[in-house]
Amino acid sequence: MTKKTHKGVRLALSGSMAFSQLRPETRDALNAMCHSKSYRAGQTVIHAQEKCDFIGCVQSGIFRIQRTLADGREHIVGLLVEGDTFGRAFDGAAEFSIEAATDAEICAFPRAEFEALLTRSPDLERAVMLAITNELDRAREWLIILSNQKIAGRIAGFLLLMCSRFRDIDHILQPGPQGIEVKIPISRADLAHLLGTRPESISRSLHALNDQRVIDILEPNRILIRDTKALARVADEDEIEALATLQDLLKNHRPAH
Amino acid sequence: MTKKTHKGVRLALSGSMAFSQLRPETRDALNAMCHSKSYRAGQTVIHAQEKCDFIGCVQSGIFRIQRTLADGREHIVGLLVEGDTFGRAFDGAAEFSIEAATDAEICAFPRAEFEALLTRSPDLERAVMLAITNELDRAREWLIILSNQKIAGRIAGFLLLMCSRFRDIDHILQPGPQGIEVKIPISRADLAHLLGTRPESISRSLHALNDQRVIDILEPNRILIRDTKALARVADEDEIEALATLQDLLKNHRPAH
DNA sequence: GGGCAGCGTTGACAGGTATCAATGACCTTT
DNA sequence: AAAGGTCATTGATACCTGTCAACGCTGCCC
Repeated sequence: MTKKTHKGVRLALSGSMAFSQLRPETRDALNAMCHSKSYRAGQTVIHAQEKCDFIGCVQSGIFRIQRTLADGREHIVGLLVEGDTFGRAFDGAAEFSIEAATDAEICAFPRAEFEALLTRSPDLERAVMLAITNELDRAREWLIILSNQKIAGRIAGFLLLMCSRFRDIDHILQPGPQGIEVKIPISRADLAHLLGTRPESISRSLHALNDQRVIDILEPNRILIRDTKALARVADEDEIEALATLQDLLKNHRPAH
Repeated sequence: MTKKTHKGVRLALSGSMAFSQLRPETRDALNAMCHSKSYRAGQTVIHAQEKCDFIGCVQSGIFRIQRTLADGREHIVGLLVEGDTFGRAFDGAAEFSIEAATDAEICAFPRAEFEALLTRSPDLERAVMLAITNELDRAREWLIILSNQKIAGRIAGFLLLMCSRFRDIDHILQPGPQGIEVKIPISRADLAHLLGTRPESISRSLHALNDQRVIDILEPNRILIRDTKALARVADEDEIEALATLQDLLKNHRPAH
């Protein structure tokens, strides 16, 4: 299942926001302790309520953060993409499971070693603290999006959040002449779980936005965002900053001539 | 508005989960740097998008973590009670506002001093890291609760979360012979914002639970939880209820011979 | 005391969504 | 090529919730 490669794998820290500003010594120490692990779509990385002996950093692919409810259904509370970190420093028991949504890779830092390095490296301490704080704010962003009563509004919020968060990940986001193409990395059912609704409603609202020419459904999971302003209006929230990022992207990739 | 008292106020760290395990030296250092601040209900502690020069720890009262949307409405993404900490270490700009929901007190640690202490005190580092990680998990709990399609389910989840989280805070939770009495510290409108709905729906669902003898509305803000299991059933899913109706139907239409 | 504002509650109604059921597209398997 | 499965979609219907409106209650101020 899990393929462990030898130690000392070269760490792709360049794409990792959290660890991009570390001193060379700290980075070397991290590289020295890390294991690389591969997962196939559907495999579980961490089980909820079980102790986990490592801190992870996503290298490639998409992971779902989720909880299995009493009735067996699963609720997704977040996604992890490359550069994101997960795991609880100084505390073993995870509250949520982490599953690979696609084939994916992580690098894992053994808990004890990581915590020791954390304690003696102020730069790593700062980086991890910032990463968790940002993750917290992202979780609260989700709360705002989920609080939207209409499904179309949640979808709009989701698409805008994808754009603002994954703007540097080219296999998810691709600016084009007619708009930004978003590749949704999860199924309709997962998206429904993420947005607190059902696949049927996702489909309906998505096609409603399609008919309004706000978006264009190229394929089920390839969405072209045609009218960002309209989308922001549907989301009805102060995602104005996200809108700004979008227009930035468009400007850079559609030089006037 | 904000009443600053002299430095060196004795810190009520005993009630604070986050700081309860600190070494005496670290605790003294915190005590030495802290200011006490008082707020009246409705006052703003931190404005979203503004730099905040301190890290805070709630001493008494309730605070709302919220964001003001473009259309003027405010959405609450969490509550803070005594012992909870807030503020972004190593990072100035807050993403959400913090407002006093009741008259309340905090103690504030100047950012620079706090960060310096954080860097040289592994025990404080550990405590803060744990606090943020827990806060993150709590935010994700909220996501689970909010993803419930029916309002009654969200209210049930909210009440259960209150019970598990405020177990030791006796002016909010009071166990009695007939059940647990919960004092809801916020208005119906705030509760509606918190659960992503409207005050009218809150009222209706609450009274529906009242009529089902699951809870007892002593006063608008004083709820007696009579049947915890039933409440958990409502929170966990309506699918169980649906399943029950289904089995009822089956029983009626296919009587055991 | 009377008037007033804020809050919680209740009613009526329209609209949105969950649910059940069925279809078609795509992929894998045989 | 045929068969089976998964997934996305669409349709019909019942239910829930948002919305607008009105009412009673409390506390406050004049």
